[in-house]
Amino acid sequence: MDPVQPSGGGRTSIRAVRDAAAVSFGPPGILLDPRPLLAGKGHGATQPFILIMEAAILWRRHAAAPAARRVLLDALIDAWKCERRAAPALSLSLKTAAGMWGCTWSAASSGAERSGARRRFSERAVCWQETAGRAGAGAGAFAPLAAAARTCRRCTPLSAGPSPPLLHATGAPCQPGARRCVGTRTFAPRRVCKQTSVSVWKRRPESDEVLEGKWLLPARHSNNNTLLSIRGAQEEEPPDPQLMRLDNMLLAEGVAGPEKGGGSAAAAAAAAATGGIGADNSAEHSDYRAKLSQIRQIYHTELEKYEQVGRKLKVFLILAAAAAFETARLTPPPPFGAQHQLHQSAALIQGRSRYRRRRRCGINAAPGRTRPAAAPPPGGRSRGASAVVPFMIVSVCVQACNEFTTHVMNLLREQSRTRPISPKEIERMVSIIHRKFSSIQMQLKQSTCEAVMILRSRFLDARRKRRNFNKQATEILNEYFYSHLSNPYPSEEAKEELAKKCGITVAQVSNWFGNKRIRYKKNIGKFQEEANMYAARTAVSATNVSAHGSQANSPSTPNSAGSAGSFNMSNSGDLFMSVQSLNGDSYQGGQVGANIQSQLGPRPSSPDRLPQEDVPELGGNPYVTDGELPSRRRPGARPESGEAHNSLTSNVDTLRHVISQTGGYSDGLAASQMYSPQGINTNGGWQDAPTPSSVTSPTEGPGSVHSDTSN
DNA sequence: GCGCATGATTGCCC
DNA sequence: GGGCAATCATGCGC
Repeated sequence: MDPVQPSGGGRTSIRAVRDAAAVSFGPPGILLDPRPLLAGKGHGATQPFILIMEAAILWRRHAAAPAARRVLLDALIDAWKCERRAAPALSLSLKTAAGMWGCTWSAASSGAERSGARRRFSERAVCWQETAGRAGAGAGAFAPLAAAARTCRRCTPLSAGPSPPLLHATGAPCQPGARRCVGTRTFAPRRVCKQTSVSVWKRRPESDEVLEGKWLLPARHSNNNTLLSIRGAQEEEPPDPQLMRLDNMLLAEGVAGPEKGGGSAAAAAAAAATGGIGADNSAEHSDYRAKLSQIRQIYHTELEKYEQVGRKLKVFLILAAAAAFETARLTPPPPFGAQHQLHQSAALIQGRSRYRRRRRCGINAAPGRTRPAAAPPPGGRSRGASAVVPFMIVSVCVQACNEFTTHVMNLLREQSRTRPISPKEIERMVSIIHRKFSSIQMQLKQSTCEAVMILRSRFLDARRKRRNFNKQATEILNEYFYSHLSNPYPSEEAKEELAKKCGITVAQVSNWFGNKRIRYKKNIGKFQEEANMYAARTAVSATNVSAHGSQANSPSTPNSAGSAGSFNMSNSGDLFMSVQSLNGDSYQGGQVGANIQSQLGPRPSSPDRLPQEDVPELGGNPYVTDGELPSRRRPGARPESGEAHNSLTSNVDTLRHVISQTGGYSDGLAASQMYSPQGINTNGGWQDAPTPSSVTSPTEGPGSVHSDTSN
């Protein structure tokens, strides 16, 4: 998970800031990243994170449905637009999501989206940079996310308390109190589910099927209410969307619900989503599974504690209610003091505010009673530094709740001996305790989700898990690179083909070529040997093609079948090198080195950007041109039809003649820049050099197409 | 453990 | 919208 990382020397390193704030917490083996929580002070701070988790699950689920993913992306972008005004860091979350999805944001989107996203992310990066600069390392740098959490959550306010006005994508406020925004599209998950008929929401436990023992939330997730009819706030409140999301996520991740092989399914899904992580990473999978299993175990352990406490309290309350009913028939109304003790208990639960009000009103307080240490802090994790230790704080809260419940039960039991306790009182107490428990339960679920998502993001973090391409893939890429040395800018089609052959993504191909060009240009000497090797290989391949073409007279066999990873050299743009390599007379290492060197240079489109010392020496190379330098050929651009070639060796002519005679490559190899003098200009750029018309291929007509783009 | 290799990321450029 | 240059961060051989 690595959302924003400004690069470049001297710049503020957001990564460093965040890493400085990132600490490992929780049980051994589980890394609980506090960064999402550092975004804010309360539950709301994790809202974007949770929403993104939802999206991540859907994204993975729709791995085989590009259209669904597209819809998801659209909606995410809409969500971003909807919230960006008040949530400058939400884009960070989106990019984080992309990381969770096993792809980069760039790879996830494309075209205008990608461009726009990049631009927006850049803006956000600046925002973050400034924020970090002001706040320094630590939680302050994450303040923008807190704002995001409090704003339009897809027009479904999730944060407790009054929500600020929701904003449409246009920036106009939503309807007051609206739970859905009519001004923007519905948030992705629901849309995707609807449009793809794959509904994650349907998996929500309508009953207690999965979330067994969730008596804590009878009005929300279960019809199995306690014997005492728990009315009041819970029944009046609509289902908590956040809790629903958490449940869905836990189910989808295999944490809640039946055991799914210790998370192996999730791991497999994650691997499938990444595409690049395959069977050779079984060790990582096992590691992932182990940690996921650990999270699952902790989750269920904590949940079991809830259940135990709940069962105890439930049984007790049943008995208390029965006793109260019986006592009410037989005894007179209780003295006020006895009632007050219960009120005090309620005050303990509710932070004593009501109790204090009663004291101010002259109501007797129980003397000498101190606040039980077991009383959980209102607001749970929102208190202090404990917010960064999700599982730990939840565990503590569970224990506290347990003790507190015992305390309340003892108190009720004691009171029931001296006075009748009305069912209403019990009901009220139960309601209070339920609320307390449900908030802690939500914490548990939230923490579990966070732990799982962090685990997943780390597991899927391509950068962390960088693997060198296999040898075959590297050879294929190198083969292409050196065979198109004069213009090593593969077209989109070529990239796709290369990606397919290498088993990598197009983006990786682009990265590879980008890196290769730069590094090659920077250190030509180092690559000479490699260049020579591939040139020789290419030449052999071309010879084979030629021979094969002569025999079969088939132009459709440009691929050298015998060479693993061989590329379609019929379109090779720099075959002249190969030919030279075959020719012991004209091809010498130094000369080729000079050739190579001559073909490299700075970006022609901006020659002034390259320092002079980077300009390679050009002497001694017959292919070097020092003429006017056109701009670097843009990807996919075709060379001028009249592009000529430079001087040739007689061997080249011979070979070319042979190939030409086969008739197989009239618009392929022969028409390609077999003798391409495309070279390095004096500024070091890859470019086409003017070639005397005398050496232009006789078969090369005005419509000839550069081979580089036709692969 | 060190240094180099290398894939990925980022800001900027045109 | 793609590429360059700088940089990061991991892999890997020694």
